[in-house]
Amino acid sequence: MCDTVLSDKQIQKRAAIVNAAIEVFAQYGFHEAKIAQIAAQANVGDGTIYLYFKNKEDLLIKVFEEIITKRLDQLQSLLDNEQTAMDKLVSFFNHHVALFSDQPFVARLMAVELRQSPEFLERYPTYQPLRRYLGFLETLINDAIAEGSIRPIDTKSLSFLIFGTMNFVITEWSLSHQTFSLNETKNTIADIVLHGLLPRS
Amino acid sequence: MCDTVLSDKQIQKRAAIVNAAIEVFAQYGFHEAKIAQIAAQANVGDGTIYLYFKNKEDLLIKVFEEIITKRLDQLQSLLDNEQTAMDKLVSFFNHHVALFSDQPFVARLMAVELRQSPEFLERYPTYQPLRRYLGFLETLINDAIAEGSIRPIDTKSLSFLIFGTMNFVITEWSLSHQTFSLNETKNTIADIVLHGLLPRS
DNA sequence: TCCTTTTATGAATCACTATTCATTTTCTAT
DNA sequence: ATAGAAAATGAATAGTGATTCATAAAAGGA
Repeated sequence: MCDTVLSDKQIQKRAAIVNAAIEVFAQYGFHEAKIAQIAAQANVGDGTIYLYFKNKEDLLIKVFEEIITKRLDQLQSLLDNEQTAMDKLVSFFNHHVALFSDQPFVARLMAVELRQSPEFLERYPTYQPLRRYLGFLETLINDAIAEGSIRPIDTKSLSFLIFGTMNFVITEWSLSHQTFSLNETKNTIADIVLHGLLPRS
Repeated sequence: MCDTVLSDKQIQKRAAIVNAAIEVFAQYGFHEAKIAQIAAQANVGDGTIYLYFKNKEDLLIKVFEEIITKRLDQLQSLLDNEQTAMDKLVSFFNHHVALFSDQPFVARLMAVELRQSPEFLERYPTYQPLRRYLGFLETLINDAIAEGSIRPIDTKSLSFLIFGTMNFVITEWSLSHQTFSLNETKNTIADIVLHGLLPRS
């Protein structure tokens, strides 16, 4: 059943499981999260989960995929409001941070929980949600270069710079219980990346 | 015994366990690494490990602490060769990357395995090896600002930028089986951080 | 050398929970 | 309404490997 078309009732049940999984994974982490607890939270039997997902790891991966896919679609449409490629790039950056500060558990999912999954680690280099995200960012960067808003620079390196920095900032922020201002940090970083570190003459 | 002064023979035995643990954790990851295998690799009985470490998690954490502490000391003395604060900062950056590319398992340990440990995650905000590392970087940044080599900027943000970017780059590099040039990426990133992204007039 | 204390051993335990599957409930079509 | 199919259930299973601890070896002192 796991792969066939689902009825409305089944779609709802699946969604209930996904939502329960998000909550429980977020609160307890992958290894401490018990299938029985997710099932209880979703109001389904333990076994039901296995009708919709191959196993616990599959559930974790699917949950993350759905979150990211949904977010990417949102981002894409948000960026349609922006005129220039540079505006889109800046907006992406801002929304990227906002996504995580609005939903810290997504940050934790990505920074911590996903890495508990051997399957995820194995597929890391081709893991679609991550690649789509990075690819999207690279496209924006290329456009901004073409437009002349930023100087020509290796696209991959810059995407690593942006994504990596924010990943770390978000991890620090999330694991240190939000003890500093994500927004101020974000702005300082944007300023450095745009203008550079060297004193201005 | 775990906390008392150790005889020479005990120091050797402990070191054998640490070395075995590094190898096995690096090869299999925390959860797949079996205590029995570490013990075999170290030529000690399974139970012996528990005379030197509280449990498997403690072993992981201690292993990482020892690697980082040793590395920080090395870094510190390497930087003594540099004259200006700015040179020290650049040198730190280069050595930081070199550490991970020389010993990819350390990268994996930090990016992946450590996060499997609830104790690590709990102590994250005050986890000494990490704080010392970041603190050291912040000191270098402050000195470079004082010296006038870089413009005044929030120190923490910049340390996040440097450390976070390289963390991500290293993770990508390590999990994607070293398919791009760490060195070129590093240089591009250094150039962006120093000069900024905007076109030069 | 012999006795005491310290250290090491590794087989057996034991707690754990993801997963299965025989049974029950719900749905669908006639 | 009813048979047969599909979906859901949750109690029982089963594999796990970290940790313990009774026993053995080694070290140290007299």
